[in-house]
Amino acid sequence: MEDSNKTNNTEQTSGESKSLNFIELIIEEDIRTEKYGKRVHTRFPPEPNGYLHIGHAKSICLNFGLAKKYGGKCNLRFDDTNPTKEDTEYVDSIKEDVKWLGFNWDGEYYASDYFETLYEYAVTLIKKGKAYVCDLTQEEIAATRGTVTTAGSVSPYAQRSVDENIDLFARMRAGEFIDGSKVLRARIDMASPNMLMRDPILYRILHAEHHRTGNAWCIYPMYDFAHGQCDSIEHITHSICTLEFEVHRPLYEWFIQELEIYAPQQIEFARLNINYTVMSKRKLLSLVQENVVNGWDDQRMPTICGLRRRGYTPESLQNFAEIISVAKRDNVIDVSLLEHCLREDLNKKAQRIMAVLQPIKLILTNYPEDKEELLDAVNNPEDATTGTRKVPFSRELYIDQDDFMEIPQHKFFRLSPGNEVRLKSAYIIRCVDVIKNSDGSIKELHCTYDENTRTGMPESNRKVKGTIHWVSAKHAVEFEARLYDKLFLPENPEMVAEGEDFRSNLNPDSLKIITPYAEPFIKNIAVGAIVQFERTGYFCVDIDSTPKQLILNKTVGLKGAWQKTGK
RNA sequence: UGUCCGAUGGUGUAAUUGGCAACACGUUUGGUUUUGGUCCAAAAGAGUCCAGGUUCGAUUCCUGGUCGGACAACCA
Repeated sequence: MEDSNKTNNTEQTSGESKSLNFIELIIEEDIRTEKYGKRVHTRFPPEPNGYLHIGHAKSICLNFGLAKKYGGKCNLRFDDTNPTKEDTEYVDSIKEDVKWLGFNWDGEYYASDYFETLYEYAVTLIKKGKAYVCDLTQEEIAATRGTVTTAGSVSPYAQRSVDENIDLFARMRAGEFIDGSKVLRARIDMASPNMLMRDPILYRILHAEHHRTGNAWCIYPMYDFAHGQCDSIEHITHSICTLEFEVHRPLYEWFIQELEIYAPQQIEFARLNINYTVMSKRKLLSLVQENVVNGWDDQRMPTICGLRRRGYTPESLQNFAEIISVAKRDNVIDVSLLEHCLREDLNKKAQRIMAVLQPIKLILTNYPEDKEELLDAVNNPEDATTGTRKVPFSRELYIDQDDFMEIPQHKFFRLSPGNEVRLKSAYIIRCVDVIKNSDGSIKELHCTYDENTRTGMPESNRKVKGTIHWVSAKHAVEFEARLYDKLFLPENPEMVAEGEDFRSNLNPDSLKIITPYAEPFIKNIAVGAIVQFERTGYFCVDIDSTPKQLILNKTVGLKGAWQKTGK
């Protein structure tokens, strides 16, 4: 519009310039023109009828992030207009998740706080002749709404007088009518090409107890009649929502205009999709209800509580939201990007320890029977301030099956008969014998160690192709590891054959439970803490852990380029 | 069939007034490394949905298509 004084759509931050997303562009323009003074006030408006997922995390980061960036405010508002589906359990979980993600809201509000005001708005509309009480049944209303290509027909009740409507609406509130017998509708245009404008329902009768207002009301506003006005009441400047509400915008604007109240600006963005998972509340709920997963916080769920339990950090999620940015086109984000953000954060923070997932016994035949050593191991090579720890070493060890090949394939750098390998933070060893069980499987490996190659000794600098992790058998701590994989096999779980649904795409191997061995240090780790098992991946201590049984979730594997093929 | 919205490497997001299509993930290659991790370096990969038009010049502006998504709950 304006052709002068255009804002540059990049920002200068410490020498680097970063592109602004389309919402920031709008906001900066609004600040420049002082459309709302220089105010920026957003809000995150969930319905407390379920648990938040990573799609909500995108919205939370967006709304709170914008407020922070522009020195504005962000409210948390619960859109609790349907008492039959909502509960304080969800209110509490939502608040916990938002806080955990790292955000503090300015105002905590509920649509139900505004029920009286909303009622008055409805009365205002009635008085202007813009709303009427309709006695049509649900089926009749649906039948007379028309279709996307044909107009609907006007309700026979549309011409009731203002006085009659006022009286009827008051009696609806007073509880004189049973559920479903009457509704309040806006009088707009039954022929509108926008279905939402065909005399939409404003209020319905619901003799249901509300989790906050109790039995004070037996009529409740529809979402469409509440949402925009709530934003207006809170003087929200930018009402950011997902694309499917684009069609609702004309209706919200109609209410605002007829009511002559403060007008926020609605901006729609494309919701988040990630491959190999589903993101709809309804589908996630069905996974919970059908016990496909173990609750909303199952470690495989894309819910915020599920990700938290899996070992995701708030920082990694915030960074993810930042990187995927926001736009209006439909998108499917590669799950590898999410995992990258996680690893990037965990790599800096995670304590390293050694654990052997699939053990093979390894005996150092030239190491004294009763000898034990405490070796120094680096806690985190990315953070020198974390220092070192002691790891016990002895004659009998465990190493991982993957680190041994009797007949090494090309480019296999680990242990094989006759070859040397380095035991991390310990000695260089050579495999001299493979002892087998009667069925041909490997019973144990016999190796010799070079006593002059302990880490720190001059001889330890000798070049060896591979370094592997290990655990002293005598000191090994057994624990339970829950190995998680993607919940669905195909990239798009919605892609199914005729007659099937997304459940047919479930990955039967999304959870494997094993009992590996770890170095004793694992006993020092608190519930929720995340560690890196050297060369394997990140794991976090699950809340199911007991003093007797340590349980760790596999958060995400290390990147690992080399894969053993076959077998 | 109606209305609205969208379309840029495999994925996501950029490209200032119309001026060499950039960044990240992923992939591949090389280097460093007592994690086949991290880190460092490099490469491949799009000519911007299509067809016209305006222009010296179009991802950007115009016209017409195509494809994808949303909308017909007394859900949000």
